This record gives sequence, structure tokens and C-alpha cells, in this order.
Amino acid sequence: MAEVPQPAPTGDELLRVLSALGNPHRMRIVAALLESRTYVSALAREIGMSRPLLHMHLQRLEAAGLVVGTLELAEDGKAMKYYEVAPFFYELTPGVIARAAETITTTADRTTKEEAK
Amino acid sequence: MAEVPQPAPTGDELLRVLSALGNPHRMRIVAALLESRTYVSALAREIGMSRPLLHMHLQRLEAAGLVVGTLELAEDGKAMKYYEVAPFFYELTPGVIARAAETITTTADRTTKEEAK
DNA sequence: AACACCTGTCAAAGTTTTCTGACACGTCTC
DNA sequence: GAGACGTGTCAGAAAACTTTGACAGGTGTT
Repeated sequence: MAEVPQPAPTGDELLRVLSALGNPHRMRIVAALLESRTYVSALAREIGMSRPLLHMHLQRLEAAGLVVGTLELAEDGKAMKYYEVAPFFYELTPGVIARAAETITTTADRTTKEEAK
Repeated sequence: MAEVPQPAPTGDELLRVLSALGNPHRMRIVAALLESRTYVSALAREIGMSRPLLHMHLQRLEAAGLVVGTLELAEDGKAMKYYEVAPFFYELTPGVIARAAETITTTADRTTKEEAK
């Protein structure tokens, strides 16, 4: 197994990842998806969570690049969204945090950019 | 430099760490403290943040074990609280998250335990 | 005594995140 | 057509987090 040097994550990326993982529900979701990929409704039943809520959490995890969703057509024609965990890897050290901190765009900037597009 | 195997963090510990670092201000605070240890008031001026607010953020970081504060008496008798970053190291992978997820105590449990002591 | 620092805490306000209960749309089966 | 699945979205309530300003205490200097 080759050791691959990790590129330093940007502040915004790391921020998305950390705040996505810093939530008990979302940790459990990652754990469940690592066990086996499933579709939203099944996962909602499995972990006992309302579907709209799970939808939101999955959104957050996907935005952080930690899971990926794929809309698949089942043989019976039903459209089902399958999710699986992405193979992420982050190292958390003071240095990494400090380097990331330099590239954090302010909330104001982020909002402005979003609105601009 | 010896490679030390990292013990798997508990769910609650990882949760505290991730939610502590998943905040732009707190990232910047870690970055500033890595540059040089300082005391609260000086740091507040340096990063342009109100002292009570900084106090709260430092609390959160310290609770997660990411920084350590020491109350020191200056020669002139003034009591000053110096903070510095702790040498932390966490690896974030799907497996680590999944293992941590198993040991998450529910919010209800945590609250009960806190009150019980 | 008044000022300039340092420390801490607290209540209230503001903002974001989380969560629920509808609703709308689609397919297939009875 | 009604029912059982699947998808997504939206508004509003509830809870958590962030932020401010004011207060109280400490020391040492003018």
C-alpha cells in the first residue's frame, strides 16, 4: 500500500468536513453507509430518522464530499437514490488547522459569491 | 521520529474535537496560538474579537483538549491566563468515524450523567 | 482616588442548525 | 382508482450556538 502525500485542504473545505462530521447523527449515517450502501428511505427506517431530516444530513455530508449519492432506476421502474461513503482521509494537527485557517473566506464573502452566481 | 499508533478516539471525544474545530473563529484561534502563546486579552485584540466571546471559544477548544490554558502571575502581580495549542493528532477516515459512532452516548445520557455527578 | 490593565460571569439578543408535518410528483400492483 | 412504495421540497417550530454589553473582582501606577 503506497503512502500518498495528502494535499493541504483549504479552510472552507476543512470547515465543511469538520462541521459535517461533528454531529452524532451524521457520524452514525457514515457508519451505516460503510456497512452497506442503501437508499434514503431504507436508511431512514434503519436508523429511525424522518426522511426529510435524513435528506438534509445526507446533503450536508455530500456537500463535504464524504458521501456520494446516485439516482438509480430499479428494474420495477422506481427511482431510488443510493448513497455510499466516499474514501476520504484527513489528518488533524495544529499545523493543518493553522494552514487551513489562512484560506478561510469570510461568511460575508461566501454569501456574496453565492449570490453573485 | 517514531510512528506512534493512534488509539481510536471515543465517539464523544471525536465529536467534541470535530465540532470545536468546525468553526472559522476557532480555527483562527488555533492558528494564532500556534504562532505564539498569549493571554486572553492580547489575543482578543489581535484577532479583533470581544473578550467574552473569545473566552467562550477558548473554553470549547480546551474542553476538546486542543488547547491548554494556564493562569500565570506576571512579575507585576497581574493574573494572566496564557493559552497554547496542545499537540493533537487525529486521523479522519470512514473507518475511524464508524468506530467512533458506536460509542456515542446520546445527548440524553450525557445530560443525565452530568447532572448525576 | 482615578485610571489602566488583567481576570471572570451573566442575561439578553441575534443567528444558525435541527427537526417535523405537510405537500407534490413518479412508478407499479391489486 | 386506491394503496404502497420511491423521490424531492417547503414553511414553521424547536433547539442550539454565537455574540454583545454590562457587571464584579483583582493588581499596580499616577
